[in-house]
Amino acid sequence: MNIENTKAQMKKGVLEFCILSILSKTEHYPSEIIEKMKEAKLIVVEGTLYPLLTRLKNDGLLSYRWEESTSGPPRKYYKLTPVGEQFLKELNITWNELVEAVNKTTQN
Amino acid sequence: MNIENTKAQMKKGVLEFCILSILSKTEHYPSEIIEKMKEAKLIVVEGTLYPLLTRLKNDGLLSYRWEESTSGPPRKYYKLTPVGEQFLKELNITWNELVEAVNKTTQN
DNA sequence: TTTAGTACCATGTGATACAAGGTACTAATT
DNA sequence: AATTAGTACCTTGTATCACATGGTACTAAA
Repeated sequence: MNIENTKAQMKKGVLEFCILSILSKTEHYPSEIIEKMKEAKLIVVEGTLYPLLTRLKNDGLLSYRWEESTSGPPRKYYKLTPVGEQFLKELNITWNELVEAVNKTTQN
Repeated sequence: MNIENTKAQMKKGVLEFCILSILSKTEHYPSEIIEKMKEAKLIVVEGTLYPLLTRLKNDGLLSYRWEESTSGPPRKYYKLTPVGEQFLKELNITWNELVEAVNKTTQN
């Protein structure tokens, strides 16, 4: 039992939410998402992100388009679908409820 | 893919934290913990809680004492050990960092 | 032609919440 | 006295998901 493990578990629950949030502003390809997450102090690795994006796409929350790159292989630019937008709205509510719930247990 | 699943994932990460928080105020036996969690809108079931408490005890974060009950079988009252107190302090920091990290990705 | 950098992807493992079912004790009902 | 209801503890099997690891393929520079 170490703090890192628990930390990882906490992060696990919000990854999906954060990634959808990032993609709601504007489209991104995976490396950009990893960079954005890193800026927010949420380290994600490729082996986590790629399957997650594929899952979200298969579930109709994301779509993507290929774009050629001048500095390497083509990139997959992901963005939210209308269904994804709606899902994200609900996740926002869920997140706020969770924060409040945790506050309740940690206070009083 | 449904919202409930994602909700469950979010909750998963904070269960340990919430339970330790609840036990930091005063000792409780499992049914009381379930009740406290329910009040905070965090539904936990026995099959989740018992193994978790056992794990936390085996890791030295919790201790317990038996107490006879006049209305059924004896109860296991759990409380935090000094190590558990320290661990909880760190989890508090971790949680606050996570909330801030999520805010970063959802804003700007 | 080789090397470095970038980008996409798949497989196996570990952690953990939950569903479902089981044992055992007390108290009230029949 | 026997049965039922309520309470409390516990175990096993399953599904989900992040991560470690390793692989393929494209471009550009050495």
